[in-house]
Amino acid sequence: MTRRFHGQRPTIEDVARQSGVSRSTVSRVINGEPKVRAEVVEQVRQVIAELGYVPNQAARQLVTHRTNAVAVVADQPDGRLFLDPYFDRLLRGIRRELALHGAQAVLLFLDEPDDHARVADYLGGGHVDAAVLFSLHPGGRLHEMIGRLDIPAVFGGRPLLLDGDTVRAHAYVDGDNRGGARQAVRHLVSLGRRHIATVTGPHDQEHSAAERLAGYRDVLPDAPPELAERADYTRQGGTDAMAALLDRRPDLDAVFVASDLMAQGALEALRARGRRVPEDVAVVGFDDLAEIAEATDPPLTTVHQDVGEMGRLMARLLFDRPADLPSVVVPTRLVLRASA
Amino acid sequence: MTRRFHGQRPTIEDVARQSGVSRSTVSRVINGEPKVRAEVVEQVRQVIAELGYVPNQAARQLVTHRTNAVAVVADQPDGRLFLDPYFDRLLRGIRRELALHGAQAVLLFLDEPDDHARVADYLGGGHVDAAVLFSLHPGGRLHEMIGRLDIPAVFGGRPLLLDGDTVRAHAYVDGDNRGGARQAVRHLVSLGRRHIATVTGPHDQEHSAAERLAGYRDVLPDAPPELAERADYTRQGGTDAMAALLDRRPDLDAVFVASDLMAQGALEALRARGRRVPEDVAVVGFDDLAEIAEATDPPLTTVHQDVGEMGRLMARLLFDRPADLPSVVVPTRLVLRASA
DNA sequence: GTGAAAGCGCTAACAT
DNA sequence: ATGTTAGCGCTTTCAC
Repeated sequence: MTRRFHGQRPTIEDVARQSGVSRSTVSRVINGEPKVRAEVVEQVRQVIAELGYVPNQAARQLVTHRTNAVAVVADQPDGRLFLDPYFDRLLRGIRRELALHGAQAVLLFLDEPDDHARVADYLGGGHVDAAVLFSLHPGGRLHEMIGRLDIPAVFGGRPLLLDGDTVRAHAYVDGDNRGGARQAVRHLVSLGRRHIATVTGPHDQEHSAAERLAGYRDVLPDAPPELAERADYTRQGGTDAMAALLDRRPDLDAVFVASDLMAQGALEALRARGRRVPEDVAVVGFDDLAEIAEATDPPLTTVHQDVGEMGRLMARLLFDRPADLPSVVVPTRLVLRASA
Repeated sequence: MTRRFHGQRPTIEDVARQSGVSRSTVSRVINGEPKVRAEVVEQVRQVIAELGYVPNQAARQLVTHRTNAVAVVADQPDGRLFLDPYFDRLLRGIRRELALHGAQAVLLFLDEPDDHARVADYLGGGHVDAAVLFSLHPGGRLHEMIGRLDIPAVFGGRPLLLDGDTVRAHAYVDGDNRGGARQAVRHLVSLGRRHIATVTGPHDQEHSAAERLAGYRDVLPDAPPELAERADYTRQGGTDAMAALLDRRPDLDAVFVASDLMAQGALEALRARGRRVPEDVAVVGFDDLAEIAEATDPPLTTVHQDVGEMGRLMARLLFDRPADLPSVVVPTRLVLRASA
């Protein structure tokens, strides 16, 4: 940068001189330490206001080793993460919790190749006290990077790593994908459905998708493979997968779709084929994104995750991480609407 | 925060000792100063890598007064801004330009009341060199806040303020809303349309909406008021406004809709009334968001803004602001598709 | 081309 | 309750 950005601001020394006390006393006033005479506090505050003094964070940070800022790093190959209402809520939870601790959340993005080095420098350079990390690159560079930086970090969503050991190294917060899937499928069973299919996420790439499929299999260990169709967590993927399932098994009478977005697509495929929901085919989704689940026709019975709470937990783990419980899995519950 | 976050990291002193040179030399290597012997450079680099040394930004910042970080502050009352593909692209442009200058973009959100004080502290505390600001609160608190902090700032979108003078105080980058609207309406005129209506944004609240309406009036100064219907930049608003226009003026044969999202809604209203587009009614939108404009039926003729370029410009203004041109208006162009 | 020394603005013992 | 002192880790003259 060409310009000198910050003008000549007053320092703590200026305040001290103006108020006729020492730097230490001013520092005490600023940091709200008790042992200062009330009238001195008043006097110093006055001068601070007059001078428009603002403490230099760099100087403070140099000695305290603290910034009161926490980075939220999003490893997004494209705009996906950013446009995801799920992420929006997660971020809100994180910010809320950090605010409770007086910390500022700063969001960093990682999409171009050279972003990596810069973000690593930023994270390692002491700009922040800790980091919350979201990665859409399973086994990706983010995990590797954070391993070398020694700042406290927690992952949003269980990191799916090739190296099994490394998983342990990082704390994470995730929803109970497997348990939630079980709830969903058990519900369909309890409804008396006999041929329960599933539209899965990319279970070879995403941990959540693998777990949701595992939950389905937990309940239906004998379900034939042709009742499962893999999609990619997109709406169109849901439509295509549902169509494929109907082709293969016209007799199916229920489907567990591993995300609300895909379920929305699946409903379209069902309508296109003239199947009534839930009369002919019962549908259960996953995520409980209000924008989707309440807006579909019929409204979606789906597995709810308290995403805001997950965000809050991530932030909390940064502050007091229980020694023996580095990661947390948040429970889910089934929300009954009209689709099943 | 309870824990000491940063462990004992190597300092420049450690690197110096290990490599048998002075701190100064190490500093020179780090900062890529030319006057260091190549073999020394090599040697020092080696040690830095071994030790995993990362410069302490606080210390550096204390002397250089620079952070190489720029804040992007989004004043979003709810999730709106965050979920906006427009904003996504803007942010990309900003990040790209900042990266060119070796600066890191950090995104801050402002939605809860107490966020304000914390963000102000963050911005004023020297964590960043400058700030790019987006506000959905016209005349809002963000403008006021930034006025007191003396860091360079540029606004995304012309700030709409009650106090006319304050507008001058802040640089901004905006699209040529008025000019773009003129292009759109002139195109409809050139098509031979006689009764050209317009669906406007909330022109009493948003500068862009007011300008787009002004552009319409520039071309059609004599258009009767009943040919203009105000909406709120939402899709549903576009549908309702279009319906209202058709009720009032069944003879309209063209409409300039002040955003693609509203135009999408308008197309639905037209279809519902059995009007063919463009045969019966020609439609022109504004923004050229590919997700929308290319996906509608028929695809939308619309006013294109180079949003990425706008983002890049904002960042650039931070670095070298021309003394006499504090703000920039980016030209638009009409993209012809099938709707007009 | 490289080193020595000063100092950025602040906090944190340690005195008093 | 307040002042003195010593750094925090880095860049930057200024010598050599």
